Amino acid sequence: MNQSLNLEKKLKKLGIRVTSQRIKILELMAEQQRPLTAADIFARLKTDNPKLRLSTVYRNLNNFVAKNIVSKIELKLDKKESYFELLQGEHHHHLICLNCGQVVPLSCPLEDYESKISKETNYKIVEHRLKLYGLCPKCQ
Amino acid sequence: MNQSLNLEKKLKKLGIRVTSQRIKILELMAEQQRPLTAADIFARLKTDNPKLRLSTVYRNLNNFVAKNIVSKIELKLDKKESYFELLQGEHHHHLICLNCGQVVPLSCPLEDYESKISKETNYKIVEHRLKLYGLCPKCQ
DNA sequence: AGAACTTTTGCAAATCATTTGCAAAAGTGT
DNA sequence: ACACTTTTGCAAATGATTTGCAAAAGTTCT
Ligand SMILES: [Mn+2]
Ligand SMILES: [Mn+2]
Ligand SMILES: [Zn+2]
Ligand SMILES: [Zn+2]
Repeated sequence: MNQSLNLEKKLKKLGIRVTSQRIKILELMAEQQRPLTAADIFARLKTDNPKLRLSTVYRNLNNFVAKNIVSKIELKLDKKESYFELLQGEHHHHLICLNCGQVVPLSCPLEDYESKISKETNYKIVEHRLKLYGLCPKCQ
Repeated sequence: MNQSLNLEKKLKKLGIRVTSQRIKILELMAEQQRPLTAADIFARLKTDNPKLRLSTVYRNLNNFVAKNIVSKIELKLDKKESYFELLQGEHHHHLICLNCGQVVPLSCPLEDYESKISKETNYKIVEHRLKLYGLCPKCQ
């Protein structure tokens, strides 16, 4: 309830309406501290709210991404399902186990590299994406 | 013709049959030194061979990826079309202009970072993906 | 070169993730 | 509670990629 109030404020600040669907999606993402797919979120929430639709989940996630409170990433090498995670804490990257899917957050090593590349290419660098893939201790 | 002979050998070495579709796809990828989508390749080749199908292009590209002579990458931030490029030269990454799509190859800065992360996490690192996004000199 | 055998292709339809149109329902300010 | 605007449910569409199957092409052996 404390949590919900927080989220309610967050949504109000963004200037979008406080709906139960939005609160539930954000609550779930906050409690599961890992990237989730729209289908993950939908599966989890539809048991409490059978009327919920996957399109509603997508619409809200896209909205959150546009409002910069959620980031959208392509996490898996083969599957092309998008993952979403709450933007909180520092900018970071991910290490993903190719076998079990476990995800470890990684600090960003690219500050200097970016400015070097910017000088070399005369591009204005706007953002970057980095993922490492491997086998976790249990899976190797 | 010299080129085709080379490619023919390449396919024979892989133990897959030499078909005109395969030769044409590889020729196109070699001449266009940039990542291409299946649709790019299809559009370009179907004028000479109207019977060619997109599914044939996909099947062959997937085959090449499995045989490790082509790499498949998700290049654009928003679009989820895959890009393919011939594996030749050094392992590298890409800098992509958000406006015009121009792609610049980047040398890999991650050797040391990978081993550091491997020690810290006890993961066995298998591979990584890095992309930078920005605006090229002309677009900024 | 021709026959026998195996792989690849053309073609159509399916699949998967995601988006969209529209009317009904819910949220917001007064 | 009212009027107004946004969001949702629902169904259907979309875009990229894959698949089943019969015909065509490539390969091997003679
Ligand atoms: Mn994360
Ligand atoms: Mn490249
Ligand atoms: Zn694992
Ligand atoms: Zn550009």
